[in-house]
Amino acid sequence: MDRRRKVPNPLALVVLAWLLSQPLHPYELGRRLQGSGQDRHIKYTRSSLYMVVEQLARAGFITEQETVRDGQRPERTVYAITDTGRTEFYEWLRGLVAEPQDEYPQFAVALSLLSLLAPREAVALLRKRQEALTTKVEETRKLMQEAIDNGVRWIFLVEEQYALAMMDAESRYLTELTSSLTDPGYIRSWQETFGSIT
Amino acid sequence: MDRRRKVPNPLALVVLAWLLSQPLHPYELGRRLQGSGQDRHIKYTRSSLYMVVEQLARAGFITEQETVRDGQRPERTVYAITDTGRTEFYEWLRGLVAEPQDEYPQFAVALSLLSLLAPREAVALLRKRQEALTTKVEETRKLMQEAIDNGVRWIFLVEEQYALAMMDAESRYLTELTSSLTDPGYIRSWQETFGSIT
DNA sequence: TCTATCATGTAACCAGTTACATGATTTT
DNA sequence: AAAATCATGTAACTGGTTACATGATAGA
Repeated sequence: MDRRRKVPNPLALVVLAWLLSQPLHPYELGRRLQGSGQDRHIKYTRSSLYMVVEQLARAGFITEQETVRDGQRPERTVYAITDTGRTEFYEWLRGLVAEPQDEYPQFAVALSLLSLLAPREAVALLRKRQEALTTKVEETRKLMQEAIDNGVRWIFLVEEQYALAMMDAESRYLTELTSSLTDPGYIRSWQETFGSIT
Repeated sequence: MDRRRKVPNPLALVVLAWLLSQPLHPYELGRRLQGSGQDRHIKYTRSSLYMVVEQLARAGFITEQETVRDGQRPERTVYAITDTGRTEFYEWLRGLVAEPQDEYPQFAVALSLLSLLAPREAVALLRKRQEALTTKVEETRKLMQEAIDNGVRWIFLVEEQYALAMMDAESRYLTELTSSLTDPGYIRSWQETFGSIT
């Protein structure tokens, strides 16, 4: 059913998206990724960009269209999306929207080891996290407001809305969790179980 | 400030955690990871386990303690955590709890490209996702209930609680989003902007 | 004109995954 | 006793990151 993608790196998806409307060379792609703020939701470096472009070309999703040279600058190769590339893009996007992926947030691992920290310390650390989250939420809100003031339509901000919803939920969960951790019953049982170690 | 970890793979963190209480060989580590369900929140394969163990040894966080042979089975090398390994573990864990990491859920990327899908289709796909999420939520609930029935204490289920909270929040966000996408104003403006393309 | 920074890319290295190997035990 | 599966690991390949290179433009 779900054929594994030939080029699974999400960076490849956004490269295809940009090439949908016009051929571009890698460097320009990089500039647009940054300019559009998409690099906030993707792991992007120039090197990985060149790599991904190469992989896409090998897979036949894009083709080298021409090589231009501008003065004495290095040659830039311009790539265009192919028909199979277009198909791949839409299939992939639909899949990502419709099917939750298995992802592995590091915080879940940390939580699974939370019993190894003394309750007092755990609570202090979780509060610190909550503060950091609050800061990030404010930054995101500001970013969105500025975008809106500049006439950006909401559809181009859904990913930020989503991030906000997630951070908000995490924050509420943290409140609940710290409250459970300060329960005297838990503190006592922690001391009985782990108090001797360390 | 935040020294980059010598062995950044989260699998290394849980390996250190298990070795905290006793020396083990890689295969046994793998069994325990699976047995404890920790493999649900981490990317784990046998090969990556061997790799990580090797990296930890190179970094001095664990040491080869002895090599035992049991009949004609391959030799198993038993590893023990070192003092610097212990320090690394606690520092790392504290950091993960206190500082939100930058992570890159694929769904955020998909959302940032949502405008490329026709509103009707986008809504249909999002509804499908929501159903899938509901199923996962139910599975997790069941898992937790079974664990509790078997006497597992809540502290060993916090990571599942967290996952639940996140899935729940995502689901609520999806409701909001689909409702925005069915707004006639949006549908019209989409047709004006993208209706011509494909 | 010297220095800094931009523009553009390559190369070398390390991490992670997939595929393969092989004796031991269990099932039919 | 043949087939399946468990126990245990190695090897080969591919992806991704860090470090390096070098001419062009802009600022002091």
